[in-house]
Amino acid sequence: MSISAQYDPTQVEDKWYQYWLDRNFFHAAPKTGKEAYTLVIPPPNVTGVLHMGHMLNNTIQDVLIRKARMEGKEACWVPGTDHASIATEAKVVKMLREKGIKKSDLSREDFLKHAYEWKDKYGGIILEQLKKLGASCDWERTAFTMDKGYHDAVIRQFVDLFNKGYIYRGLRMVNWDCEAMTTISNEEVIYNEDGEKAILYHVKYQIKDSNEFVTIATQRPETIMGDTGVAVNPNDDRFKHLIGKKALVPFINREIPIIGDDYVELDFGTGCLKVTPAHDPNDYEIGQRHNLETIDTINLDGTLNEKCEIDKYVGQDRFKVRKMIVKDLQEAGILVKEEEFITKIGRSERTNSVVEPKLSLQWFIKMKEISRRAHKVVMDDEIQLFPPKFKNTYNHWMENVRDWCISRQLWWGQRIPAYYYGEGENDFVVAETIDQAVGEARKTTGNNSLSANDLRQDEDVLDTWASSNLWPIAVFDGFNENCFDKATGKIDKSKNEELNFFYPTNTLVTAPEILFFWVARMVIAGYEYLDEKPFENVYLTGIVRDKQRRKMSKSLGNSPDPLDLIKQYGADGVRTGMLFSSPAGNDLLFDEKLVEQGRNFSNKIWNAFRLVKGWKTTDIAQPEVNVQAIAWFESKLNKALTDLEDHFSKFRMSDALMTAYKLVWNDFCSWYLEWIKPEYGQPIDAATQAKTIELFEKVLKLLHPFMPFITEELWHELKDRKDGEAIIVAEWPKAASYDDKILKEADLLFEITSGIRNIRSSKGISPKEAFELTTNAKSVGGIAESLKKLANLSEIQSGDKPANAFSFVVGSDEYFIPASDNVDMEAERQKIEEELNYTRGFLKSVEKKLSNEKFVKGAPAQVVEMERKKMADAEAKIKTLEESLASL
RNA sequence: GGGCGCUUAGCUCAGUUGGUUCAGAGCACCUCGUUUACACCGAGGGGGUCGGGGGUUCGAAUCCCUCAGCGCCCACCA
Repeated sequence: MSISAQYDPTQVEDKWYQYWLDRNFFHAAPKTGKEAYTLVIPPPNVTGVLHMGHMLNNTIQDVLIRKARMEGKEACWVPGTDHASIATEAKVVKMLREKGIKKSDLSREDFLKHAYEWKDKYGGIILEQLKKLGASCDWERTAFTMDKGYHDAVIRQFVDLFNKGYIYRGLRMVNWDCEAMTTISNEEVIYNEDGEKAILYHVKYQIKDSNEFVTIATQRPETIMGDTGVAVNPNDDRFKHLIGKKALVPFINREIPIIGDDYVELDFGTGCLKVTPAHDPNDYEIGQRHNLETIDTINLDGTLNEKCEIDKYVGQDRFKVRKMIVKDLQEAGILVKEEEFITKIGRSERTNSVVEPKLSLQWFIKMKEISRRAHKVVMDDEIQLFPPKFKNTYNHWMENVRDWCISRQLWWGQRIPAYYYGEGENDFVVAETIDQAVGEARKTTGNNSLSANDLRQDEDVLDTWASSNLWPIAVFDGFNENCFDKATGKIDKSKNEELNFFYPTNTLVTAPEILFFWVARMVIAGYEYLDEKPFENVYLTGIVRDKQRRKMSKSLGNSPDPLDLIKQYGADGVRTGMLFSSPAGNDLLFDEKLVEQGRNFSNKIWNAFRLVKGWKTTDIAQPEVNVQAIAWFESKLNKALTDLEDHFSKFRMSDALMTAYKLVWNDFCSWYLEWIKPEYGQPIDAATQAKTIELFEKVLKLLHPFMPFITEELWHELKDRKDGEAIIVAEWPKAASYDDKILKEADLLFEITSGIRNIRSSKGISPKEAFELTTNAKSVGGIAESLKKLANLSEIQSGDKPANAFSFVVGSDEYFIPASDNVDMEAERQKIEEELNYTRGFLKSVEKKLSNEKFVKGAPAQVVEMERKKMADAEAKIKTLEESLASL
């Protein structure tokens, strides 16, 4: 027959993916009497393209879901994408800028139109790419965090949390871009890595009612008029006597308190810090701690306002004022020193202007109370993290949980459902719709003539995580009106068939860096709304890095294109390549060689198939050797399955794959197939052939979750199948008990075989040349025929050493192989003496242990017994070797 | 600065409660081999005083102390 000697994945992968889709194998629906197994994909950003991190993450999920499906569970893997407000808006803004369109020139509606266009164009790409990888997602369930239903769920959550008193408005520092006149996210603030030169100005502030001065150091003298305090370290002997006194702000002579705060470093600057809560995040926190006033002296465009109290500065840009005030300070004789130093200055990615920290009103969620149960369940292992070391990290974060700022000054996202009816800070109502808001507003104000036109919705949108925290619930429409009770703020699962069946999900596979942003918040939401965890386990993958441990990144150009890899090595090859070296939580050092290894593995399986398929059968009786081989491989397979299940239960995916890999390559191909293989051109007995195909099927099944394509292909090649009788839905092989005796016996067989091959190799005897084996062993009987076949022996005789022979020892038995030429006696003697020496040394150490009374008394009986056996074995071996030496 | 973790063969990593098979696996490497499924292969082989030092113990890769190096998360110096 002419099957290609090399497996070509490109020929089969698309075919089988379509086959699975056509038969709807990926779709899951609630079924009575069936156990659900649910995964929700960590939704990739709509803007994203598939990178190596996705490949790893989704391969793991696909392995889990395929295994569950084969185990007969109703396996549901929900795919989808995240609107990713910050990242997406930034990309859309950039795209528009390249077209010459400024965001500030667009209305909110027009901007969103552009954003949706972008989403429609690029949003689906990544999911399409996952199909190439073989991801068996239930595509009918594809979700998006800004779908209508999802959007409503997010708004409902906001209203609910607000009504429950968890949401409040508070002040927070944001990054303000004075040129673009907008807030920008932390991600959009660029710091020059090496820092920039700046000047630290040392300025004297007079102490009230004295001639003393305190000298502060500042980088931003233009903010002096916003000072509301001077801070020193309470442990600083130089200044601690000043605490409690008042200082006077230069020029305007406002009295400000001198306070003690640990934040102040003793050895930086002058050890005295001016505190300007309105213009520095740290100062703001100090201000909070000490109830300092906040005076905002800078306008949105970066110019100073009248609060600075000095007319000539008002209306001037902050950097111009800096120059002016430095001169003024100098002239007043209170500028003591100008000191250069290196610092990091944040600049806007959009305009390159220096970012101005600005206080603004933001929305927050109180976290302490609401996160309590989410903290506890992980500590109690009700939700298990893999690897478990992340429990510590989780604990630390939850213990120090801070309130969560959920508003973002963006347009792309779920708009905050707060509606203002007046100018006051608290003149707002929160409601799901504008109509409801009107009702609420009328109630609150008592003004029944209020209409929608009188209400102004909050301009901000919600943080992305404030929507994705509902992912495991919202993808099953858990917030629809039938099952979500607004009065109690709880979801009644029994009123939502899908949620009831699929929730809680089983395993969440995600990256450790979003353990808090996302994972913890889903746990919180799960308990808040369902009193139930969102998932049983969390599998935290590592970061995919290159060989040099650098993160894969576009700018470094060190990330291979996943689709190219799939083209080159096949999806199965890429999947196995990624899993070969990625224990949970460990970074994956990606090397194309791994994928090559995966490809080679595919090819190995392919060729095993070619061999088996190529045999003609005959009705001769089944040789005993084959019976033995089959019994051995069945035991081996069951042992491997047992190991595999153990690895799966601990989420050791690499180890599970390696177990399968070694079973196939070493046990099935190298031993089993060689063991039963008929002479060239000869047929095989029908019983062995049938059994081998059966064993091959089992092997394919346990490989299927890792390598879905080649296994499906061979499954159909191996036998004629009815339509829909596919391996993807075949029954997962159950681990049965195995016979240790059979395995041990085979180990002896293999060891002797290796001994013979070793001598062949070192003495240059061709594997094709059959010869007689002589041995002084008593028990070769049972495996004699198998040994003859595997080691290519013409005969096995028992007896003493023949005249001219090479020898080797297994256990305490010696085996002899006839030498055609005269044996180099000296070399043989040396070899035996070396082994003898080693064994004697080994015996000595064992004897020493056994003669130690403390050991014999202290160690468990089993251990002592073991040592005794070691001693006996070593003694027997020494005897054999000594005799052998004597006979030379 | 605060917290967590890591250091075992050239590389990537296993090594459960100290004691069978405790010094392992895969890859890489070396030798031989175009043998009849596969050179994307086969057979064989070499390679580590378990980061350094100290301690506990009959016994330590495993427990404790200490030193050194590395990584991650959080907060970042006016």
